[in-house]
Amino acid sequence: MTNFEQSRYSHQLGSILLERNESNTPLGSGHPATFFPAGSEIYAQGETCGNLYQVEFGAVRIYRLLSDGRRQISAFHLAGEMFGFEVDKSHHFFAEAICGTGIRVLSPSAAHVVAELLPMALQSLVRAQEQLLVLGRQNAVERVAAFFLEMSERQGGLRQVELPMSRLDIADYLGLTIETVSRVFSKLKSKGVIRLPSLRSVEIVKLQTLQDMAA
Amino acid sequence: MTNFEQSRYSHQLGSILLERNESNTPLGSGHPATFFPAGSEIYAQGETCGNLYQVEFGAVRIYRLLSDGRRQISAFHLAGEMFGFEVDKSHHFFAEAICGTGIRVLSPSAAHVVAELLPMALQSLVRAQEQLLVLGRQNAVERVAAFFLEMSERQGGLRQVELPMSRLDIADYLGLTIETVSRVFSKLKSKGVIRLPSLRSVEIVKLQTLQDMAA
DNA sequence: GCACCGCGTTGACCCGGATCAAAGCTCGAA
DNA sequence: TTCGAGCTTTGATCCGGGTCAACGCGGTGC
Repeated sequence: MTNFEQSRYSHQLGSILLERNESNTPLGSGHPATFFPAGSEIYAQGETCGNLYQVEFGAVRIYRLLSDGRRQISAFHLAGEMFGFEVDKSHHFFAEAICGTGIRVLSPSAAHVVAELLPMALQSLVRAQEQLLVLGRQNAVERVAAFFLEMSERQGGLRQVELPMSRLDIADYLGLTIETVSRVFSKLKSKGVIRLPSLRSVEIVKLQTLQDMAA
Repeated sequence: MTNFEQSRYSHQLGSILLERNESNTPLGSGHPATFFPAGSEIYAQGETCGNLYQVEFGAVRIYRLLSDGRRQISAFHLAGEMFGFEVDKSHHFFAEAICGTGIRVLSPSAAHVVAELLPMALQSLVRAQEQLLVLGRQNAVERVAAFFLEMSERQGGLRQVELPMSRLDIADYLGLTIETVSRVFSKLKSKGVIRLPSLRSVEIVKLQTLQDMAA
């Protein structure tokens, strides 16, 4: 790991020590759930895989790193969502808890899991391909607007949207810098399109305007 | 469709008239194959889906459009590769033949297809997620270098790489403009990293340098 | 052979977002 | 309650790649 990366993501490195903190709470489907503190690693790139994971509560980021520390978050996973599928025997990505997060580990051989696997994988594929359009062809305002709409939709379409992740996470998801993300937040706020009741929540005030901006 | 788009992709629009030109050549697995002329549409966004497609020969581009005509190609598919899986009943993307292309249409219910479906979908997912890193975090030179290496790998790892697609297709795949793609090609050529024996082929001369450039 | 036309290349200039720098918040710990 | 560290915001400047424009080249039809 480079110095750059260490300074940028130092809080995450520290928390690796806490990984796989088994609190062993039995939850739905009779599967054991595991608690991961904020910033802890769920799995690492290159690690042998084989399990699937379902978010019980909290949020997860999936990402890759370049050798110089540049990071791209390919997906966030919120409560109820599954992640961890891979083509071969090892993980191609890192997965970390964004905040205190409960994860249910599923055996991919269980019958009900196999049946769900293909639709889940296809859902992830479509979402990744749509994100390609955002990263390849949209400007900063369009990316942020699309992000708010995506998060709103995934939280039941409410106007009040919770953002479990930091500005740095959002920047690394949208292919921007924190400064640009922050500036766009301020701009949308000053235009009255959104309100920012707190650092980690957004209220969509002018939905139509936001949708027009995301185009 | 906007004026901008019409001028930019006019050759494709013209060829829509030729779509689904059934030449009905029976090929491997006993499935009928269909010939699609260069630029013709295989399916359109919003169309009802249900079939899967396998490239017999030629090449296919999968893409989305923004309302103002900006285009993002999410994938190229070469001979042997499958495409067309979707989550719901309609296509989220456009698929077009890049050059004269033979497509085998597969019924997704066939037993041997079902077995292959999940691995294929996962392969596409990983490729899309890796492309997110390219679009989100790499500069123009890194994108083009990564593209050459990807095409080389998918053509058996040879140093001589055929590019069935135009510079515009490459630009829309890499999230760049044709001018930038062209400039990077010229730069790599003048540095002796590649040779350009013809417009549509590249020879990788300094493989290690190219790999270093792709970061 | 020649003219045309679409694709590709090259040059000049511009601008959106990155980078660098400096405050301002916020929240937990003492 | 204060302090401090890390996150966030804001400002100033820079630069990579986009935009605009002109030219080159290669294939096609006459």
